[in-house]
Amino acid sequence: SSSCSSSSSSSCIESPILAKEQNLKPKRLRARRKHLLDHLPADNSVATSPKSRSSIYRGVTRHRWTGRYEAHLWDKSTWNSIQNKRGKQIKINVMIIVGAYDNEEEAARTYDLAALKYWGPTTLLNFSVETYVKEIEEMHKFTKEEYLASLRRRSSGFSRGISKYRGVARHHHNGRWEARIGRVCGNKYLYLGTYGTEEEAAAAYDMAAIEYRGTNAVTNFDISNYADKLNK
DNA sequence: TCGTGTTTCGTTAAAGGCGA
DNA sequence: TCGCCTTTAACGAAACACGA
Repeated sequence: SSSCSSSSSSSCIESPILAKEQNLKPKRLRARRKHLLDHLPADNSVATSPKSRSSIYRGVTRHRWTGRYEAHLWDKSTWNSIQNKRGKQIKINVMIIVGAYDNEEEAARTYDLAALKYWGPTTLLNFSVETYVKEIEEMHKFTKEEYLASLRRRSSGFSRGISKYRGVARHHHNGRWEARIGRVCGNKYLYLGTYGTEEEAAAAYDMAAIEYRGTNAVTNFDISNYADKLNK
């Protein structure tokens, strides 16, 4: 189906009930979907009761569509300023994804280790602090960022971004740089070609992003670099 | 009402497959 | 072998839930 040709796996879930909701406004749709999913039968492995959580462990969330577990940590020292609906400026914590796992307990252990590094042994953990004596010794050798990176590397989900540029990847056959952009031309993934250098591929991505998403598109290089081409 | 933690979903990278 | 397309799953951020 065309909905499944896009990258979003969520659109591939076959549910006649949810399919009916496609005419609703996004916010309403989300609320409705949540309501429906929350009230699926108890024997459904994916569903949770309205008040239950997706995992029994702290800092661990099960991805509804993929079934994998993600470990999340909030960095209280890195604040993000945003504006709320009334124009008042509010601050939110920055959420850090520590890793993605097939195993719930492994995700919980990873959350604990990250929490120990960030907030110390007094913080609330999933397992007792005695469980991590070895790891606590080990983590002193690293900065927060370094330790987090090592946890991510250990996760089964770690693999992203050989290229430092957005929209650029190594071609699996010839090793050339391939440029692509998603969700354009009627929800399809658009192939932009292969290039000898990362920079060329990155520029191709930028041009496509500007063309399809306008001047507010996120680009690899400054948008002014493309002013001449855009004028044409 | 606010702050913190959880959930959901859109976007993107990687990899596989197929045809020229 | 190369170019192109599709699928899968990770990443990132916004929205939401809930307790203080």
